[in-house]
Amino acid sequence: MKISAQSYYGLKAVTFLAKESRVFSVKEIADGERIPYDYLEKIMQKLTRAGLVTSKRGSAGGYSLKRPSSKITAKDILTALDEAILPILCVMSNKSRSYCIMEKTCLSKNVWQRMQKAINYSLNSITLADLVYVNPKKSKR
Amino acid sequence: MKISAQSYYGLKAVTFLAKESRVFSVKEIADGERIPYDYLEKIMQKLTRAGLVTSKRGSAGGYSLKRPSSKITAKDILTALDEAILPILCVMSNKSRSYCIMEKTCLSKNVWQRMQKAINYSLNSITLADLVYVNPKKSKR
DNA sequence: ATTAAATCGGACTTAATAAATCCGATTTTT
DNA sequence: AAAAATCGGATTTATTAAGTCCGATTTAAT
Repeated sequence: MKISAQSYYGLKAVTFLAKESRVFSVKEIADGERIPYDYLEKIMQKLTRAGLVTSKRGSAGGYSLKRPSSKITAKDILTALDEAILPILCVMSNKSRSYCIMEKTCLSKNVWQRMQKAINYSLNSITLADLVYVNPKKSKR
Repeated sequence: MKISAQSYYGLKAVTFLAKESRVFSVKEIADGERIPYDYLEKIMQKLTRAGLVTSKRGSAGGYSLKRPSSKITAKDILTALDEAILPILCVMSNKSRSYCIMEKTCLSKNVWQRMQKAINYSLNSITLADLVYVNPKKSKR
């Protein structure tokens, strides 16, 4: 199993935005979070299309969160970028890839389903606000 | 995110073994679960080295579970095959890949950690016995 | 008006690695 | 001795993610 760089970068970018509610250019984010500029550009566009951030074009343009950080979950970000959190043939809704013939009798499928549920539950419960307004005992920087 | 074919096949193979406690050849498993023979051979060897199945060489040889199916978890299988359930740089114990410089201040790291926990908890709670002796009424969810 | 600084979209290239295959050696049963 | 297995290492192939590039468009500031 593996988390894509897109999710990894994307979540970083979006928490960066969540720290201050203003417009940030891709350059600012890329520098701040050390993400390859061109790649991040693509990621931000994806997030825009998914309705999670808004873009402002032209000079002095950039990106900002579309909703308050408390209304955006980690799950929102990851599904926007990776489209399937757990792309296992028999669990996926999108059956684009080779379809499992044994689906009906497959015992191990239960594992993927339960795992899927656990992941969804976990990710749905984390908002960007949770990440940014972190427990102050830990650090105040 | 993605589950490797190895985990996918491996779990299938091992649930296959769990259904009957005798020795199965790779050929039997491969045919039964429709897994590429040569590839499955490798997977079984990995599981053997991990101490989850035992192999018997020579004619009439094959593989069987090393422990009772109630003592082997889905987590056991997946970690044996994929070595890291969630290979995210900042969460991985093995820092072989490019190391995250911002580890200390990284906010999004919390997501990966929580997710990791949720996955581990889920997978640890599923034994092969659970999968094989499935509740006939399917009321247990 | 012109220029500079952005996003946008699509095409392309590169790199990584998973997936699959192949082969010869060894072990064990019949 | 032959047949049926596992074993282990090397190799090949395929997939796709990751990253790059370029030209078009939009917008703000000078």
